Amino acid sequence: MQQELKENFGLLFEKALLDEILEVGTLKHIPEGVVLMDIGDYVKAMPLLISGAIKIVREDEQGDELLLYFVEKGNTCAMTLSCCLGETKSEIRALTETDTVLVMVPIEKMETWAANYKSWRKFVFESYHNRLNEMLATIDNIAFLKMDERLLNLLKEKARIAKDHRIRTTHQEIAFELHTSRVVVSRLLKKLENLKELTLHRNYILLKKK
Amino acid sequence: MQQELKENFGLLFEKALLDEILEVGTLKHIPEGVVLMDIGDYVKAMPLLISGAIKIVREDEQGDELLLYFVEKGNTCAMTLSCCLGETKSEIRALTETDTVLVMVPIEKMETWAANYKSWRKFVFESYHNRLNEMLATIDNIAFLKMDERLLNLLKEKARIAKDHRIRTTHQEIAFELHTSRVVVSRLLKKLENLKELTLHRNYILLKKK
DNA sequence: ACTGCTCTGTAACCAATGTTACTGACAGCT
DNA sequence: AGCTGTCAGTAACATTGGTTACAGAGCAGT
Repeated sequence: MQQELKENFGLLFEKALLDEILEVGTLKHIPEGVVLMDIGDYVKAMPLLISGAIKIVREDEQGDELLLYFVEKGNTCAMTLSCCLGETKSEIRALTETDTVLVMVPIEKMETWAANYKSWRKFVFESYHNRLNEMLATIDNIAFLKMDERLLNLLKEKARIAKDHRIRTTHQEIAFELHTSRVVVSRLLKKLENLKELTLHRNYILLKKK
Repeated sequence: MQQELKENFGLLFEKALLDEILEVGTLKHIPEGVVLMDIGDYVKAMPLLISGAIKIVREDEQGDELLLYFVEKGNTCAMTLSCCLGETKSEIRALTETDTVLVMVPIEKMETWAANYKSWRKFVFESYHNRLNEMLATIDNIAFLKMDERLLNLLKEKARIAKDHRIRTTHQEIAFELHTSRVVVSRLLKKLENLKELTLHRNYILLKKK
């Protein structure tokens, strides 16, 4: 665990803090598609991402879904932070988008670390900053872009995160993430294929590099 | 200023911190419709709201607008916070929705206060928490609701904030805030009037109490 | 009263997205 | 090969929201 922590958080945290994290943190390997936290859950630990990506999803009362953003290595989920500190229920669902390695830190430490380590405060504030900006980007996408642009953005993001232009997914999954219907996704994907942005296959989409 | 601070932040902050705020903060009265911060600005001071409300607005490259949320008394703008700490440019515009009283605090103090005062840390974290939740609510509105529901929600929010069922605004203004066109707003308002949710007048809308 | 400005109402039309329904393609299994 | 379930393609249609264009209402200034 020491190795992984140092590589990803060594530049962020001072030595003493890294030691404390090593002491109380637990390293976990989690496969793709596992729900780490669901809506209504109380949060007891905070994840520090070593590798992989976590997908953060919102759901309304009717069960309609919407992808908010992805969390990547060197980051943490500020929503979780937020829930920890407020001791409120989670408003969102977090699940692994790819295979993921992370260190879980019990939330009791958060307040003492915030008091004692400047680097921890910086990290927490930066996480919030990043998350707010991700939320802004999400709002921009939903409010200002048409569905075909949102679709293309999502595919590019997925390719970047998985480091693979071959995106393994179904039209239905994408439809959930964009909060639209499968038929609409199929229609727009076909349009994008005609525009030579990608090629369609069963269970995967091949994004053109450009 | 002491009076105002105590009333709105007295329960939040410990005595020593209140004293420090009194020392470096400046009290300001600002009329409705003033831009406090614009997109691209660097932020040098943080506002603590005593009374009134601030409207936070997003704009894309084409100049299309969208209302994000309102900040009310006892709160601060976490976006501003976020910008202060990151020393990045503002991504949003903040303007007074009503006449507003606030205390401006220079950002240099933020880091020392975060180190020395538990109540300040709590306040900052709670602000972030609130802002993230506002953003979530905004996303819910945009993503899951139809325009007529968004319109009605906006009107209710405006009435609540101004403490007045008589909402002084034009259809064009509402159109900007919801990122739609004036014609659409007029159309939907007329529909809501027929449904007895409100009555329409020149330069104001009277929302039914219920 | 006349002028000019802003705000609102409305019609007619268009574009984007959502819905329903049906079809065939493909993969896994026996 | 034949069966079954999932996935993708497509048509036809409905709804929502966006656009253009124009007319009239209200208000202020002269």
